[in-house]
Amino acid sequence: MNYWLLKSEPHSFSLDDLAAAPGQTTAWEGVRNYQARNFLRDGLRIGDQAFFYHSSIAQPAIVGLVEVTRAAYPDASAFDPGSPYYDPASSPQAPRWYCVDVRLIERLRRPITLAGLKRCPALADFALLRRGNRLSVLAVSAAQWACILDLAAAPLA
DNA sequence: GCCAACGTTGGC
DNA sequence: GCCAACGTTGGC
Repeated sequence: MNYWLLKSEPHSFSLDDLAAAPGQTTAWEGVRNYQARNFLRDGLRIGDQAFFYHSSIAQPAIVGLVEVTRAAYPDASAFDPGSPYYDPASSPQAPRWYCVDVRLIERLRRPITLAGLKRCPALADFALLRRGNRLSVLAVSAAQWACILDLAAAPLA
């Protein structure tokens, strides 16, 4: 099993939205970056787990855990002229963009803030913390995953 | 709102 | 294939 981190701006899709979705499951659609697309298409497999990360807010943070319940399939939002994710260069015959389905595993009792992640020396190499990082789907090593879960379980300092 | 970082586009 | 211009992301 592999581990990932999925970013979302809560203004457009939040953990609450996922919790309210049928089956607490959603298609992770709208990714329009090739590197992130490649992770979605080739990396994420059924059973993989991911952190759900809220970006572009006052306190960016990991807020939940999700599980991949369906591996890559064409992102239909790219075919919909009414969608903000519409891409006329993608077609059902030759899809350019892919999505996966994810299901909520659990909401963290206490979000792990970006500031908290930065305070952890073991996460110095974590891609999320790299300067200028903008990838919305990124890989998390098993060691990083465990370290972050420890942060989530640690008593308040 | 600002700005650094990065990806994409398009002229040449 | 280079590279400047532009758009987007995302923390602050």
